[in-house]
Amino acid sequence: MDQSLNDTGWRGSQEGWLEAAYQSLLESGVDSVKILPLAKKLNLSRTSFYWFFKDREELLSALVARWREKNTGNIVKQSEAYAESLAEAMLNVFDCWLSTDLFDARFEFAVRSWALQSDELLAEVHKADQIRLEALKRMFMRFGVPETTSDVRARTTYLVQIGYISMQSKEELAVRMKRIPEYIAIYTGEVPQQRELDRFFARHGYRPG
Amino acid sequence: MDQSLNDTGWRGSQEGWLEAAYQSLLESGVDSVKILPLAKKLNLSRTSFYWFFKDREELLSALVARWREKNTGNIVKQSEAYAESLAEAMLNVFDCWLSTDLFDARFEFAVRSWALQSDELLAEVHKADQIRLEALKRMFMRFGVPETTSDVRARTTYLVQIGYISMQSKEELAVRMKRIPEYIAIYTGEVPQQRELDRFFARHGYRPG
DNA sequence: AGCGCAATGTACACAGGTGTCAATGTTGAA
DNA sequence: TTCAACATTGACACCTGTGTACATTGCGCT
Repeated sequence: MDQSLNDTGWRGSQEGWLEAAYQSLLESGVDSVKILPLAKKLNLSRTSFYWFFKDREELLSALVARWREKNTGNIVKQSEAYAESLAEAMLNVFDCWLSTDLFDARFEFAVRSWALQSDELLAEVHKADQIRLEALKRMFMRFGVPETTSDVRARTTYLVQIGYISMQSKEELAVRMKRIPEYIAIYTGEVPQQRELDRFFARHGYRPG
Repeated sequence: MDQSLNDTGWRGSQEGWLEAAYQSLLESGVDSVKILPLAKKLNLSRTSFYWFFKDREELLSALVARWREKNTGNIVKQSEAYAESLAEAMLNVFDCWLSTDLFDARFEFAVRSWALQSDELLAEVHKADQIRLEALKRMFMRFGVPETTSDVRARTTYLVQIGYISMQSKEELAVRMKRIPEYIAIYTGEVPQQRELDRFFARHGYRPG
């Protein structure tokens, strides 16, 4: 295993355990985030965990914090980014769905599944949904779409993505890119300009054809 | 507790354990489906479980079978139902999202979350998604929508619903009903007739206003 | 009444998880 | 070189869950 996080000379670290927990969460859900298995993966004694975290609860909280910071900021940011047309604005939002840096879909799904067994977390997830939906709605309204329509279109945009995440399907970039213009047309009611699409494709290292 | 499933005179039964497992799955995910807690809920000795099921695995398989039978049939059926317009056809599909008899959303979400920790189940879920998406696509094409557009619109329709399920939000029927006409407009590109909406509302015991 | 079997219960062995403790190793700085 | 902070470990006590072997209860039938 690599020791990249290791500038202290020690084998373990708070970050190390957290990263391992994150991996395990994404692969098999919260209930797989257990100290004993993580210790095995890290080649550490189980008990050394307790030097960095009070208990398992604290590790799980750190995981939630990580999710909150990563995913609930960027959608808002992208929906507020500068754009000349609604279609272009929509493409800015689509950046999230295509870049793991902006939005971690697997993480998102794992947290939502986790929320099934924790009312506290469920409340957090609901808050996140609300914030994101409101940001998207504002985006539509900025371009003169009436309120009710903005609301439903924001929902459509967001829910399709959450749905896509929940399908856990792994598709080729090309397959997904081909559908983009149609999606934009459905969500915004306007067809994107070719130069807008080209700019979008280029951002994501995709060459049509 | 009620003994409604009890025509044998005995307290337990295959159905009883399965029902308890189902409840537990919906409320807190697979990992909460454990024999000991279920026994407590049923006021039965833990070990009497093994009279009805070989082991825990068998119980979980029964749960999956239940899901398959309930959810993956009705979407197809509704998307193939008779309709005079695309909007009406779409409303037929919407019946699923509003009637627990046709589509069990909480069950669906619980199974999808479960699929995170089981590749075997994930494959089943993917197959279900494919079947449902194809049925919806055929519906669009039946009304003359071109293939690519049909594909994306089918996805939009389906994914919004899966997304909605994943949000686990509990909204008033009235709130949801208000959005229906807008959704139909987005998905189909055509505005539903008032009489079509009225028929739909009536089916679901909803009176606008 | 009593036999048989469906249904339940008790006792045991075991696996894997948690968290505490006291003991030990490792490192950089005084 | 010694000290203290940082990091790791094994042993212990405990809890929750699984599955098996065997005993026991209670219903239905003759």
